[in-house]
Amino acid sequence: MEKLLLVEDDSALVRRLTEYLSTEGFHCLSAGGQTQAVAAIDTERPDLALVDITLAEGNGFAVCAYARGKGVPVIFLTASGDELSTVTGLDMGADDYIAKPFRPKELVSRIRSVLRRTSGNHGEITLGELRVDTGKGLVFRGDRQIFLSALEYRLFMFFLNHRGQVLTREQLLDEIWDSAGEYVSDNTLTVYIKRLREKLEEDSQDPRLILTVRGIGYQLKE
Amino acid sequence: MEKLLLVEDDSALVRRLTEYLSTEGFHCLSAGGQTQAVAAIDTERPDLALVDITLAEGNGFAVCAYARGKGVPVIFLTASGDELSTVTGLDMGADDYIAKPFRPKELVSRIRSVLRRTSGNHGEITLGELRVDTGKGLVFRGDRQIFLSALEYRLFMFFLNHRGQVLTREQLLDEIWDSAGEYVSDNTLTVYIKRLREKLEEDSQDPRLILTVRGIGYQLKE
DNA sequence: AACGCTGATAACAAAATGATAACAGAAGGG
DNA sequence: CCCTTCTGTTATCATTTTGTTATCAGCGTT
Repeated sequence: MEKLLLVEDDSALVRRLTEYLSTEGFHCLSAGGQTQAVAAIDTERPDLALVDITLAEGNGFAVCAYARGKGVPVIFLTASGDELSTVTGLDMGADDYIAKPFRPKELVSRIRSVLRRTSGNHGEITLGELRVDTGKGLVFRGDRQIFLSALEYRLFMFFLNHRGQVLTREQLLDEIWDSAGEYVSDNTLTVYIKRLREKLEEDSQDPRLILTVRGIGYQLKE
Repeated sequence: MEKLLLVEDDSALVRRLTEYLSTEGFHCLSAGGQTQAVAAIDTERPDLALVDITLAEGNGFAVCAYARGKGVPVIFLTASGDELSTVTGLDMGADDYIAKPFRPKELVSRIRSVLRRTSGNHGEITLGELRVDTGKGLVFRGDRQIFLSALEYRLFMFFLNHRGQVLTREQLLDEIWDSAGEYVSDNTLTVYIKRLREKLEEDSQDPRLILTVRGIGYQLKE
């Protein structure tokens, strides 16, 4: 499980983020100021730091520089309209930034994106005879590579990050297709499930991996 | 059925939203100002509050803070371009926000998403040899999974949330079937009870789990 | 014991849901 | 520009769920 460090002094926000991010499968630490943040980067070696630039104690940029020095990727949290900060933030080497207010879903998507980009060969998930190299974005069955399209991969990753959980069709549509507020046909999901099954299942007629939960959605077998 | 509180002083909008949201299976209350809103949060305990920040009477942020204090999640309705408000809104602990004008479908999607996130009874209930993972939405007896249909699951969850309580047939029919104001035959409940017993009971002929309380209704044994 | 009431059961019809195949436009590479 | 792949749609089909009806069984009362 990826370890995130929240560098943020608004404790209410920290609490909510921690809660939400843990449901998304992350492990969260927090630091309220620069001193704590630096200590946490050293001792905890997080996979990613989320840094609020408007820290009361210390300076977000300094934290960012330190984290980068230690090879920890950074996403900046900025107050919206605070353009100077975002520019400087990216110049400082932040891997991404997100303006408040952000939708939690969007934050998660950015986090995953940065982790994918930076974590190199970090993770490898095995599921039966399937093997997923989350760093490189490759999927294998045995030693034969399986080629998934971008959306197929995204959908499959969402299942992987929620193994065992019954995911509603709505939730999946939201997650994979509703990023831009565009709505796609309900059947699109059905079709993608079929395509995934055809590529991933032993026998797509008799799915053992992605199970249908009628009236609700689908579930990736653990 | 989830109870939503609309805190909005544009009565035409309230009317349209109420109408639309009820077709989507929500129950709507409304409050035109801060005073009403606070009262409604106390007395009605809604599952979610939709708060317009540009209230004439009172202040949307105050309502939000109060709601959060009572554990009621909040979605902000903001006039578009009203950036300052949205920033402060999320800092205040709103769970999401949506800018006017919004598409009703998008609103519903946000509502569902927040409800999913917050109502996360990510717990596990054990009842004799039955085990229910309410987070994942799965039911097991021993280590064998039991597959319930959507309505069967809903009915069972209602029993679980009211363990030991004698529930009248009327109450159950209301809760599970009367979401759209459609009435179903009285016997429908009886049939569903039978189906649940067949799937959940050791011996459905001799129910130990879901007991019949003759003349009144049913009761889930604790 | 006979009746009436309530709930149980079985069998059935209808509606909803998901699976599938075939297709068309979009995007991208050469 | 052509070709391929990706993406999303429509139409059709199969299955399961859902709700009804009809009949049956048990209990309490008279």
